[in-house]
Amino acid sequence: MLTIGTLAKKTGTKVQTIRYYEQIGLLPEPGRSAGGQRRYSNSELDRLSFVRHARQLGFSLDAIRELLDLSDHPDKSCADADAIARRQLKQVEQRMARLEALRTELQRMVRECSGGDTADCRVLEVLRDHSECLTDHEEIGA
Amino acid sequence: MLTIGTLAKKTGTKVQTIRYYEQIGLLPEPGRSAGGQRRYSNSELDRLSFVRHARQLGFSLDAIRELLDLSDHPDKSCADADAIARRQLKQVEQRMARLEALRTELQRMVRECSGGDTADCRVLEVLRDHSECLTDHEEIGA
DNA sequence: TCTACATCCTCTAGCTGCTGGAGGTTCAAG
DNA sequence: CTTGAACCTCCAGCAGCTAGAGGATGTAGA
Repeated sequence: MLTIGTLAKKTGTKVQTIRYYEQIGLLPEPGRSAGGQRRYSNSELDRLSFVRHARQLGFSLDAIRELLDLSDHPDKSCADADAIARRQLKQVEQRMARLEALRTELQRMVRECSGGDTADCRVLEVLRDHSECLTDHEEIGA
Repeated sequence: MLTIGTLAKKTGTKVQTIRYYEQIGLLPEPGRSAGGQRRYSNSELDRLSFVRHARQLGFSLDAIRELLDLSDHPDKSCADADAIARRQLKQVEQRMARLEALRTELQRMVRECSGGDTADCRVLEVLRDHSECLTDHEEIGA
């Protein structure tokens, strides 16, 4: 039986985060000690490791919920899990493409900075005038 | 003199967002009509365009605050703006590297999925066992 | 057994960067 | 003078945690 602190250390999670996952129903309510402290077994350790690993791969908590559900039902079709992973892969690829455009633009800004004062700073100039940009970087966020 | 709605359209910003920027001090309080509605001039249009463009390039609102301040003081050194842009570039590069690792791992998961049921689903298997991973993808988030 | 002190508990609020809605007012056209 | 779009303020919520207050529990050493 593990305390929440031990579980936290073993999985590289913060204690607060574990309680948060429990609160939103991602982890089951664990047993408690006589005094009311959480006590975890190995199955909960596995489950949290799964969650953390999926988070590291960028899956949303909602996606993880689905994946956990699939994992809990070994008879369900693998195709669902596959679809979730593909969706995630697509998202990652989209983000990469966007970041690539940003990188190009930022590199150009920085490269062209001559080092005078801000009156004719290339960085600020580009920000002031969108038409200075070569690449497409319309959408904000993600 | 522009209404907030017109300003919103011209800059591709939502009305709420403009009010939000004002609230957090990123945009100055504009003049008002007799009835109390916001009225904007071209200088405010320029400022908001600047903000939006910087956001598109992924700068945080705090960074934008600094950039605006630099832009307002043409005698300050360009080096500061340059440093902010370089910082942003570095962040973008770090995120790209991370996403690259994720992409590799996700591609592998998806490629190796044989299409049976979840009992021996490759996707779930990898999530269950971190040691299956080839690449490094430690940190969570952004 | 007592005491110290780390760890645990619940609850609330905050972070970024918006976004949406309720409930009410103003403006411009017809 | 009416209509209806656009405006106003204020509050709540999204993801995914994180931090802190204020108090209870657990364990190791004296």
